[in-house]
Amino acid sequence: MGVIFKISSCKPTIELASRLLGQHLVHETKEGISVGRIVETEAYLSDDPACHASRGMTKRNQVMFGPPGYAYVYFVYGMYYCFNVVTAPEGVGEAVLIRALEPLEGIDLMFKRRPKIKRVEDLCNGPAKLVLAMGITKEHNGISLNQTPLFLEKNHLRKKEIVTTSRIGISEGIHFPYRFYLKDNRFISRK
DNA sequence: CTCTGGATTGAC
DNA sequence: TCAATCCAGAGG
Repeated sequence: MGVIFKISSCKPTIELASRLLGQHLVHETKEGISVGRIVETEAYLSDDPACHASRGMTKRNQVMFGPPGYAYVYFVYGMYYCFNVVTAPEGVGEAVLIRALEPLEGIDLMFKRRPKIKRVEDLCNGPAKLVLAMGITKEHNGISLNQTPLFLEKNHLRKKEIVTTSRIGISEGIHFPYRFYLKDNRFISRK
């Protein structure tokens, strides 16, 4: 097993969003291990209207206000969940949404968790898709990402360029350049 | 309590 | 282009 990628360094959320690119997300379950390389992220800042935490702490977003390095998993559109990494110091509600992964290990298990999917490219190329493929559930909301069973593993990013654009699927703060992805990577979400 | 819309996805 | 599906958050 590799070195854990810890978020405790307290770097700005924007910087962490790009630094998370290339890191591996690992989930160990009784069914087996699943690993995906992070290829697309989005930053959500405390003063940003699109951020769940921008209007203060609520029952749903409270883990965003906790210490960095924890998982914020929320329910959306009546049927999906999205996975975030809490990035700011305690008291500041910020996080990075993981939008896409390149499947690396446990690919058979990912297909098993997503029976209708035919192509590897479609397994984790969207925030709700990777949650399903990795076996992440609402029970993971609030857990530490610095330890098993769900954690980030350090990995060197190759020469691939990081592309910065505006975020997807929001109605406010649409112009902010808070979306990051690996150029030419075939596992990123639409657009 | 009621109402509205959502950090999405996949079918048509 | 749009339905599925249901809860969080805002307002009364």
